[in-house]
Amino acid sequence: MRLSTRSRYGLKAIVDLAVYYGEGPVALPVLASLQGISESYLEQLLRALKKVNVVETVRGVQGGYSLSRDPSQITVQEVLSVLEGSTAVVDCVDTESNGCKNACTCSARPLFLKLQTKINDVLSATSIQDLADDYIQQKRRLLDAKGLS
Amino acid sequence: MRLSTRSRYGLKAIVDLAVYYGEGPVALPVLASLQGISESYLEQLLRALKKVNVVETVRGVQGGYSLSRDPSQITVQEVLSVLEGSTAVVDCVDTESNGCKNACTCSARPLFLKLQTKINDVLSATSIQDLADDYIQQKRRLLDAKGLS
DNA sequence: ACAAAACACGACTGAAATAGTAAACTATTT
DNA sequence: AAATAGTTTACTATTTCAGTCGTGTTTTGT
Repeated sequence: MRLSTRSRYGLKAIVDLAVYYGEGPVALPVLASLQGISESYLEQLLRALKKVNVVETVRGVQGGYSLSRDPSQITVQEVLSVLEGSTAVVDCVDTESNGCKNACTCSARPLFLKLQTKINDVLSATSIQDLADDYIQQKRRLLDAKGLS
Repeated sequence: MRLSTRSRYGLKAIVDLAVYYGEGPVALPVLASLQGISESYLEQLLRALKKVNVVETVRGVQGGYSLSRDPSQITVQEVLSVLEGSTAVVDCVDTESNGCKNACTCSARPLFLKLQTKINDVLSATSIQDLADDYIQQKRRLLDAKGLS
């Protein structure tokens, strides 16, 4: 049930990009240092997200990564599916794949279906914009608190 | 996000035990053959579930495994926590452990918290009895359908 | 008493996934 | 041309997963 670090780093990088959305590309070293991970590793994750058109890149000086679409048009579901391979808790409820032949006699399937539905609800109802908004607000609160003390 | 086979086999074995609840212990070879897995492997899973008092055992001839409590008093959450180690999607929202020091500045945390809440809702609201009931009903439907044809 | 049934425990293994690095590219701008 | 920055492939170490094996110990039927 655990989410890989791939997913965590990748998702957070996408939120970082959302914060700078509209201000031109952000260079890999900048993104990597925001999270304290190696450039090579993060690059690997962003590459996967580029393939499915979540991010786009500009090469050369002043180049970098940026979101391909408005952050409100990118769901967490989309990002995690790519990084995680699939967001299914068990293969037999994976809408992408072909299910399981014992499906109709599996005593746990009803549970898995319900669980998967709830998970997909959250993941597809949450956009990158949502996360970025929360994030910006939270940082503001922290700054305010510091200003008052 | 994937559930281990440990969890799937273990959970299904517990549902099997629920079906026989009140009729004395069920021997390991019987349980193992119900799912087509090795006795050694299933024994390992049941051992973990015995430690936390989900199943109890009787040794010797005519011995076997049975649920320690009424199936309505055992939640899926309880079973999966043991088999999976934890049902947390990320360490930082694991109620058992001590969280993450970057919690207040993590852009993905609000999402993880919401997701975890929904997952725990499902897992702790579902009892083994619920699964067993569905399972028995489903088998009945299959038999009826056969009878009519 | 003793053999058979049945659970108990720990060690072990092979394969796969995860996490991450390194190096040698190619493209773009100045 | 030089510097910047993304691209690609290959590689490796570690951990997790799935599963087996062997050797116990307990109980019961005869």
